[in-house]
Amino acid sequence: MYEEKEIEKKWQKYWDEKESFKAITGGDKEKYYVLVEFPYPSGAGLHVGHVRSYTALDSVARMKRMKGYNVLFPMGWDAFGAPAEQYAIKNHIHPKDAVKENIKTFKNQIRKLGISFDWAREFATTDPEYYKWTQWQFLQFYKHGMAYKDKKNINWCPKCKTGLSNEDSAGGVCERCGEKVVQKEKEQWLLRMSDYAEDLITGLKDTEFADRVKLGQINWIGKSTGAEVDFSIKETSDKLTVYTTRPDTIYGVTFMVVAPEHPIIESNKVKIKNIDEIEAYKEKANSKSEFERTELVKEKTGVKIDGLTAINPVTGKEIEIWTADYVMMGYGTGAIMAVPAHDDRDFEFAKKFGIDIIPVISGGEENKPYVGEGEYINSDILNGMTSKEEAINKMLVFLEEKGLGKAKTNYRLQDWIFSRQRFWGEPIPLIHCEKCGWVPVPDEDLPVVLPDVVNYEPTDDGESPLANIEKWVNVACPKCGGHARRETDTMPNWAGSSWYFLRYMDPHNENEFVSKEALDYWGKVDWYNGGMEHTARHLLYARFWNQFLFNHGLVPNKEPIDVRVSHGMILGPNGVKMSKSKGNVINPDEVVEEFGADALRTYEMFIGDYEKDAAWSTNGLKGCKKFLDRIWRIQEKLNDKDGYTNETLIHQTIKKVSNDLETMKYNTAVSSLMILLNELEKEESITKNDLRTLIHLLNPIAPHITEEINEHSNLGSPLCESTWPVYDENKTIDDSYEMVVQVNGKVRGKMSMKTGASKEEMEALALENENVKKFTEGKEIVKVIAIPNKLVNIVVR
RNA sequence: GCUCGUAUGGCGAAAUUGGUAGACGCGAUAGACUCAAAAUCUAUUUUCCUUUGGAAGUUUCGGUUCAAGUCCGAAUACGAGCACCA
Repeated sequence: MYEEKEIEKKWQKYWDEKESFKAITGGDKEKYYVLVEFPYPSGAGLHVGHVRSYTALDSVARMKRMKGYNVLFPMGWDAFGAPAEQYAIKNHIHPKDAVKENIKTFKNQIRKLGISFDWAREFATTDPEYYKWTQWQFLQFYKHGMAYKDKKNINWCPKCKTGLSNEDSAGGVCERCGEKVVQKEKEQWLLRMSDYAEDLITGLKDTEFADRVKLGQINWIGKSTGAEVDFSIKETSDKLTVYTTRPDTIYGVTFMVVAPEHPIIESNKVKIKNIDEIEAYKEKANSKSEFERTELVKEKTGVKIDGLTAINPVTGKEIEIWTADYVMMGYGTGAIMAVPAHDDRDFEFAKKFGIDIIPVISGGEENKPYVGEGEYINSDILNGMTSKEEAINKMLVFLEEKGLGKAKTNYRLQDWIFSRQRFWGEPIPLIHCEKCGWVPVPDEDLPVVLPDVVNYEPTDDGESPLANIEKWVNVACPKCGGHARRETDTMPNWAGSSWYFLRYMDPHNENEFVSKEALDYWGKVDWYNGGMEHTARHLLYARFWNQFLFNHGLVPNKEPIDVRVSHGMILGPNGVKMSKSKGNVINPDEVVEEFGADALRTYEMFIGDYEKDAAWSTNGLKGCKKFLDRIWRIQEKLNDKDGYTNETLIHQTIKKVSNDLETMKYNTAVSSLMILLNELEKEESITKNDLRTLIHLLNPIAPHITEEINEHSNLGSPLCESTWPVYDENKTIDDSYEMVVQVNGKVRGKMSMKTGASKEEMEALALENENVKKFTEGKEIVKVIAIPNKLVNIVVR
């Protein structure tokens, strides 16, 4: 038998020394860019889930190389982020040292799996040589007016004194300390991502993303079409503009609601009689977490604004204005016209506060808002209409003619909050000068490197810990030379991962973020794999970033990625997500140690549908190990004959495996190889060609053992240096087949038939079948349907 | 609430896209080898009818079709994403 640890080490060394997987920019070969999301190198080490996607893409990369493509299959590290920072705070070591350690562990683990990454292109987002260009690109955003600073409500943990992302404050509590998260207004850098909302939708046409991925993107962008309508206010000249998708229900408006932060409150302070009450309400709303404000609180709250009255622009009727936290400042205009008869939330609010409910579309029931279609009533110019679409259009025309409103498209997608008050991120390369305002750090001074310090905790007022490092913060203004201070916010974790796939094309370039030559040669990522959890945000950020670069002539393609797929999770043996606390974590190192990397790889490919979650099964793994052992043993059956023992099956298998690897059907690729092995085992002896083809087809999935068998049995040049087997379509067809005979759709007989027989021949043979006769005797044959090379169905009455 | 998926043996799953349901693997049962065990090999393994053979069967109900796991309509369950988005 074989010793898997030895042969794995041996072939990993061989590939290293021969630089078998090195990608060279340029040349005659067709390029193919395979990318798997780079990991965050956590202290926990590699997960068996990583093994699944890395092996899947590795098998594609390996096959493509053997098919003659110039394959780029790189790997790197997404190493900025909170966990490394927390670790550093606790242990008083520099996060860069913690990251270095973790990368080392991860890399060792991946290398032991035999994934064919081109390690010459490796980098981490935390390398100053890399984040220099992240900063440079941020400055491109800034210089093109795409970055701006603004006050924003952010999730705030009063205990940790830091801003938190939505992910870090899930459930309304701080992920780290469990403290209740509140809203706090803070100055933040933002990128004008909402300007790209429409382009990010239309751009999807130029991609081959999986449907579920495209849908995820579209939902996240959240396009809605409607209208903005101006309501005048009786007591002032201010107008209250609302956004609505249902201008056709305007006759049913019985009150208005503005967000607690709406500027109309501030600007009419003196006219509002209950201003104290309203400000108290705003205070209370702000102290609620986003979570409480949206998910927990079912009960509507609000305060009537005493002293302001709106006028319905179509009816001239006076209506009350309320403020309530169910209206968000961040969406639309921060104000709504409430139509309680036809909107759930407005209905609930009106019920609670005893406001009139006027139905304008018939068909509803008592005590229930009606959202369906029906005949318009109480609606003056719309009365009698029955089509929602037509009514909306008519009202839009009416509003536009009178100058009361206009059609408007809104997007849920907002500008990208690009600041973090954290140490472990790319410093935002801007300097604030008292005289010149914000001044970009000159290109020649990039990167702005993170200083070496001992304390990584945020300051009391929530500024980044960088703000405390006076030596670093105080600089001369690059413009006037006067006193100036560095921006102390850092970039979010998503920054570095928004363009890393470009850097892989030319990772060591010191003069540009990527050379034009490399960009033109490698073009788009042909196949990008990542977790479903990243399909909304990371993918959208990366596409936005790239579209911006494209619009300013910095990259050749508007869309950076062609195919995007995502793998399912590997769950614990008990069918739930692996976690330390549940004690169901499978450590890939231990599996490799006991069964070998090839068995682990083969098993994870065989486990099931690649896009679906799958539970770990050690017995399933053992089955795959057994399969590899049987292949090793079949070497004993080799004879000296030429050709194939079962040529048809060989060609069928080449076809099946080639197609399956191109379409992510890894499980059936493995099973077809198991079928081939089962058949070969039945033979007295097999040829070298038989075995060579079997291991060649298995090589992308189990690269070590197949190379070893190839060498051990002298089957030819190393597989990684050989050309992928080709099949002949004609040779995949058997001479004969088992023809199925049905009577009234039920199988009544099976008979051998020569391939390509005519319908007449099939029918004739079918009617001769003894068992079939039993079911046709004494009955009228109505129809006979013959499907060539398949079956005959006899319809009787 | 909205959007989108998924539902097939004891288990993980296949099914040429409308044409033999359950390939392949796990598990199980029986047997061979062995003093014994492990490993390995052989056979059986959707259910029921003790039978060459037949009946039922892909969550449920209905439909289209010579033919439905696959297409259409409805229901149920589970999963994912978004969510007071006006």
